This record gives sequence, structure tokens and C-alpha cells, in this order.
Amino acid sequence: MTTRQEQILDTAATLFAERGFHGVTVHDIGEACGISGPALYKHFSGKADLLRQSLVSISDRLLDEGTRRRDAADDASSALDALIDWHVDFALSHPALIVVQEREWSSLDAEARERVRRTQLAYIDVWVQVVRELRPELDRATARAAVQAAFGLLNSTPHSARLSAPAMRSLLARMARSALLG
Amino acid sequence: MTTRQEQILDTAATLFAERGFHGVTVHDIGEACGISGPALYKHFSGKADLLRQSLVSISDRLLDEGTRRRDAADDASSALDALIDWHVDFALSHPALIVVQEREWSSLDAEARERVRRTQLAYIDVWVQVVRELRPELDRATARAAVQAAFGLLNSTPHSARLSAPAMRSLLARMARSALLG
DNA sequence: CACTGAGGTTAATGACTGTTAACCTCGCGG
DNA sequence: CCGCGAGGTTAACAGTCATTAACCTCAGTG
Repeated sequence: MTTRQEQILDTAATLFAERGFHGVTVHDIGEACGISGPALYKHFSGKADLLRQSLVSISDRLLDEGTRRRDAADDASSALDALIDWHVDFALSHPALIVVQEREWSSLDAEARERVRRTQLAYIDVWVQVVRELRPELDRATARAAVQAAFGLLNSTPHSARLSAPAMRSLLARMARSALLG
Repeated sequence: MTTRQEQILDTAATLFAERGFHGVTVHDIGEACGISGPALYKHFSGKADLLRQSLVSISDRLLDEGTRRRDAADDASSALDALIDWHVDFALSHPALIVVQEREWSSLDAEARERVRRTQLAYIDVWVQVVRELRPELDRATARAAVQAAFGLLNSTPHSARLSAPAMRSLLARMARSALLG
């Protein structure tokens, strides 16, 4: 069962992804949930709170599960596969969340932005360690840029998406692997 | 010499890229240009006009120069190189423009949105033809998804960018080629 | 049964924003 | 020297938005 709070957070994330944080009104969010504007304040402290909770939970989830899968892998090569699979799965099943965490962090207040940025950097670092084990000739900065480019590739799903999910999954995974390993 | 109009368009695009169309006020744009809010209306018909002109000019420029370079190439392989070089050059020298054309088309009115969308699709198609010549086993839809994934990779520049421009250029170009050619 | 707190409602409020109006200034062609 | 248009200015306006206030309903409990 999904609670009203979860429903509101999901709905808000979807709308933020479509039209941007400032392009969505609390009335829009309420309406999409079947309640009306000010009712949101029974569950959240304000519109900014919706974005904050979305972004914190998304970035935590990416980092936690990413770390878990890397640690469970036997070697660097299968760790990379596991990371790619995880990220592409997440992007395909939650396109709105991927879009929001990619774009809307600049609408956060300073404190939350710092918190989210740190988590995102830690997630990038999980990837960077694996990539540098496979390609020791890359320095830290280059590896980081390469990983962020791979994210751009994997996160392109929401903007194209005319393929079946399995086809998209395998296309993106293959492309990401080629891009990162040369 | 850059005219006042060009200065305003550039400034607006940069702010739109940073905070999104709805997150920027006409006062912000004017202030960043050294004039004040309503003065913009001496040069443009309104805030929406700024976004429209930015997006139309960006998408036209990508398509025109992309077509030119592909047509000037001897074979498919060098055509792909030329397209990659062009796109990565553009993304590196105009990060704000790339971000705006990627994100803010949804803030356009229906007519302009349709116009820009068509141009973007034509640009994608230029790439798709080249890619399918090099990888005839790909169907149209798969090739299109692959090209959009490559755009995501190349357009990641504005979000990472801790490398020198030449290093970034060659990193992204190599990654895009590997991703597209497997 | 009384009552209370959770979760709604609509109306009001104050801040902000895009746009327009009214006015100023000054370089320049006749 | 005069007029005027280009490109500024500030003030005013109407609309929208986030947030708060005041009020309603009702399931569940002492």
C-alpha cells in the first residue's frame, strides 16, 4: 500500500521532471493527487520540502544500492557491469526521478544542496574506483569526467524511449561499457 | 562588436540554463545586462520571445553546420568523426546553449515547440543516416536511441567540466565513437 | 456518548512577476 | 536650432503563487 505522502512525493517528482520546479504550482500537485493545493501542508512543510525530500531520497538510494552491488561483485569487471545494470534499471523504471536529480538540485536551499551534492559525488566515486581499476592509465579527474559522461548517456532514456524496455536496457548497457572501456 | 540584442540573448540563455525559464525574472535578465527589467521590451516582445529566439537559433545552427560537415566528408567513418567534432566543439564553447536546448523546449508555446522539435529531429536524422551506414544491422529506432544516448554523453560537459578543454574534447570524442561503433 | 486529532475544504493575504504607461535624455539629420 | 526616434527610466497594474487562517467532517477511543 502506498501512503498519501508517497503518492504526493511521486506526483511532485513527475511534475518537476516535466516542467521544472518553478513551472509547477502547489495547486497542480494537489490536483494531480485528487486533493487541492493547501492540503499538501498537512503532509509537508511546503513546496521546497517536496523537492528536498525527493532529491535526498533519490541520491541516497543510488549511492546505497550502488555501493552494495559493487561490494558484492567478485572483480572490477563484474563490478562495472553491476553498476551499469543498477543505474540503467533505475533510469528505466524511474525516469522522472533521474531527470529531477539531474536538473533540479539548483532549486534547493544551500543546506540541502550541499547534502545532495555530497551524496552524488560519493556515488560518482564508487564508479570512479571501479573504472580506474580497469583503466589504471586514467587520472582521477579524467575518470570522473568519463563517469559523468557515462551518466549522461545512461540518463538519456527519458528523452528518447521509443524502444522496448529490454532493448533499451541492453543498448544502453552495451554503449556505456564501450564508452568507458574504450 | 556584439549588439545589445545579442548580449541580452546570451545573458538570458545563460540564466535559463542555470535556473530554468521559470526560475528567472525579466528583472534578473535586465540586471545582468546592466539595464533594468522593462528595458528588454525595447528589443524583444517579451520573456517568451527570448527563449524562442534562443532555441530556434541554436537548433538551426546545430542542424545547418551538422549537415554541412556530413556532406563535406568523404565516407561514413569520417562523416561520423566530423559530426562528433562539431557537436563536442559546440557543447564545449556554448555549454549554456546546449543545456537550454536540451531542457527548456517544454516552456515554449506550441508553435515554437513544434518548429524546434522538427529541427532537432532532423539533426538526429543526420546522425542516424551516418550511423546506419556504419552499422547496417541497426534498425531505425535503435539507431535513433543510440544517437540520443550519444548526445547525452556529449552534452554532459556542462555538468562536469573539470578538465582542460582539449582533454575534455578528446575524451568525449573517443567515448562517443566507442559507444556508437561498439 | 463526547471529543479529539488527522486530513480535508475554501477564503484571505502578501509577495512577486510580466507587461504597459508615462516620461526622460541625447545623438543626429534637416 | 529644432525635432525626433532609439533606448533608457520609474511607477502602476493585473494576475499568479505559496502560505496561512478558519472552518468542516468523521473514525476511533476513553
